[in-house]
Amino acid sequence: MAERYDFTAVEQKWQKYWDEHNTFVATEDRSKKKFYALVEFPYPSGAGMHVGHIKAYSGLEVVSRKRRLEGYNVMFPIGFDAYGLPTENTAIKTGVHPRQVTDNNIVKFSSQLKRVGFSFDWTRVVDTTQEDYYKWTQWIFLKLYENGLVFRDKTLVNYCPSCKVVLSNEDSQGGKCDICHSDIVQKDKEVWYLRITEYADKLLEGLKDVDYLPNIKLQQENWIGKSTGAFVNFSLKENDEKLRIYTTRPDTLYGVTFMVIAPEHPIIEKYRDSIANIDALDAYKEECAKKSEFERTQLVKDKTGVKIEGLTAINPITEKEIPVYVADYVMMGYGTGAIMAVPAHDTRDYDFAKKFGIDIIEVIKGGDISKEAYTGDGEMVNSGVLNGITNKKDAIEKMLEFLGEKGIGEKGVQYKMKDWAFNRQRYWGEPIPIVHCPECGIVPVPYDELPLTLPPVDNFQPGSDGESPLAKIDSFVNCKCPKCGHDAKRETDTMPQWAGSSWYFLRYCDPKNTEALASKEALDYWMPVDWYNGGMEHVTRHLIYSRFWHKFLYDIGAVNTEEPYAKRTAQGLILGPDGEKMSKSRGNTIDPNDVVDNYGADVLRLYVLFMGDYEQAAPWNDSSMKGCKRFLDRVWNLQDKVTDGEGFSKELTSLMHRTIKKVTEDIEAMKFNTAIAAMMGLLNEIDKAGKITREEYRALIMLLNPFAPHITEELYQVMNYGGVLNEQSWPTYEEALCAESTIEIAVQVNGKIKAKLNIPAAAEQDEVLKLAKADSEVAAAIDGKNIVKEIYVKGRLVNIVVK
RNA sequence: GCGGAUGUGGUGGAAUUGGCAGACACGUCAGACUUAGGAUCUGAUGCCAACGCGUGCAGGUUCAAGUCCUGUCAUCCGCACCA
Repeated sequence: MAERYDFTAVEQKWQKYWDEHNTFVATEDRSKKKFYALVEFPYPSGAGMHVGHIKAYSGLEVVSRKRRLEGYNVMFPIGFDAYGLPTENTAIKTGVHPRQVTDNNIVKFSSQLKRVGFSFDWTRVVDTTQEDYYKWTQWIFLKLYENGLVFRDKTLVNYCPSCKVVLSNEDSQGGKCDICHSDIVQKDKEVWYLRITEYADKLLEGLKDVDYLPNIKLQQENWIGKSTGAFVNFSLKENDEKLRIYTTRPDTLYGVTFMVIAPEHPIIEKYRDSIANIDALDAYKEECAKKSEFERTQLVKDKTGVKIEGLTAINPITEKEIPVYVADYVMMGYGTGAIMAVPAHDTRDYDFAKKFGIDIIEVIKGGDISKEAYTGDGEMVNSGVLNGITNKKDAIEKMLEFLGEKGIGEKGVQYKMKDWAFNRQRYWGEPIPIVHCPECGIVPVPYDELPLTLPPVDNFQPGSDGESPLAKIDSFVNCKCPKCGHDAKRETDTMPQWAGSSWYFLRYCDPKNTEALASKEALDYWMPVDWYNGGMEHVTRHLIYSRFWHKFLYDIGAVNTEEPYAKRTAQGLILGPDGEKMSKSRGNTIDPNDVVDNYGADVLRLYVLFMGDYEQAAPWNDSSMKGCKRFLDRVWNLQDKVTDGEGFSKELTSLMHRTIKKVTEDIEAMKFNTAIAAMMGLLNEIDKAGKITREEYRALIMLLNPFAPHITEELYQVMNYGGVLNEQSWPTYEEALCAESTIEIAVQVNGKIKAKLNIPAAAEQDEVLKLAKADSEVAAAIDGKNIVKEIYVKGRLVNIVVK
């Protein structure tokens, strides 16, 4: 009898072996075919690893191990995205420096990752908070600056009064701070922006050439939110001002009966002296500013607004005078902050017009505008030159032409995506390498002074007005202007957490390079990433930011591929045993360490892949995991059934070849659950047969290896196959042997199953039908009836239709 | 409101893309071995006493529908007054 499997000892033994033998270190042998597998590097939080991390990494872990056995030079790196607020908050709370907190957490994470036996290349670890790393983050920033993609603007920003930081739109969705969930307020602030909108079209176009899951592409497209329409200039009656608007429906221009501008629209300030009800407008503006973005978007139904007394617009087509309103359903941040309102064909304008008693003019036939706005297509009416056109596209085109001739408008494109607010008033981030000089203005830090290091501080409490803690460090702030030598001050804001993760995949290619972010040779060989897997929550922000940086680096010749990731997939969440999202507050979290202690790393790895479709969310279930434990134990105990004599029957051999085929294909399709199920099914049949040859056993062990590497390496050694498993080759199957010689088919009469039939797989229709009709049940069912139709689906079923 | 996804036994989930619904696993029941069983092994297990009925619900197409079409309900996740 085989000894009982001691998973703790065996797992430690092989982890040590892999470590000592550099088993998973990617080689620099560039004659070999490469495979670059990337998983999202973790934020090293104090809570340690989560089972979600295990699932996220296990997918490409299996693919990577398989690829190595297939002869690829695999790079499967790991690192730490270590800048960020939680660490800083821990530091504030405990008084331990963020550097120390980060280092402790990284040590903790590393040992946890190693315990699971992931085949990461530990020689390439990157840590975004190390000087030799963020030097290049700053370098990219300076390059962006040099190329006009960094600008400074004073605008209303999302400000979190609790965290005391300015947040991007992405970090403050729903009007709540992404970190502490407090309500966001709008605040005037001078901030740094990256001109990501400049790359909007390239980011959209690039999606055509990459292999991302369709819903990931869709989310990115929606995020970028390209729309085509027209800019139209409306004249004002009282002065020479042009009120410029953006519309996607220039075809409805004849139906414009009023205009609406955002409360923050500059025209109000400009003409405040000629506005009779300026007090009312000021009051309204203040009221709007107090509303959080959340409130502002919740009260969708109830439109508010104030008519401007003293500014009247002129519809450039009809030349009729129309009123101008201020209302907060128009946003300053999209388009021009002003709209032409077509109440007959836009539900928002309709609601507003009804409430304020404004004219509603139908210009598209098909609805009943006395009841509601009609947003469908139809024949143009009341529309001068457009009358009679029934096609929206034609109407738009005609109107654009008309606007062009009259010089009052032109075709335009807008994006929902906004420029990237690129600074935080926090300590634990990359310093922005900029100097403010009273003489020269904004001056970039020279490249040879990089990295601009984060000064050591004891107090990282943010300033009361949202200033960075760095502002309090005189030795950091005070400097000489690199350009004129005059006394100057450093920028004290730091970069957002997205910065470090926007290029880490490049650094993995050449992590120790001191001359460049990575050598050209390394990038030529490794890039692009062949397969990137991560969470669905990162497919817009992180994925778009990093694609933006990469495309920029491509444009300045720093990298050699237009797109960073050839393929992107996403895993589903692991839910708590109660089916709810895992969270500390719900108390339904599972600690991977406990699982490794009690069941072993192989069981943990196997279970997170077996629990359901990889891309789908699935609840954790302890007892279900035991099935995986049993399976591995049974594979171990199969040793006792190894025979020197005859092995598998013909049928079982066929099943094994089919299993090899299935596992091989399922891994590529991320159908890990069915791959494991197939191996379980094979084991069940082997157990029934009660015997297995050494070679057959070897194939099973190889097949299982990517999923459960420790037990399979051990078995390989125990069985004396020679060498170590990870230096062997992935098992192959013979297509001819996959075919079964006899198969069972169903016999239906009028679609109802009457019998099952075992027939030779090669049997032809006539033969099968003859056999089918010979069955007593079938014969009874068709007796005395007319056979209308006979269908034979090869290898599946027979259906006899009778009347 | 818009967009996306999902809905299958007591549970997690499978189903050559229109061809035997429920693979695999959990759980449950029975048996074996045991001082013992929360270990292991063997067998049974969609529902119904049965004719039969069964993939959220109602229709439709088809010899044949979990899969296609039309409508509808529910849940989850994004986005949200985007002009």
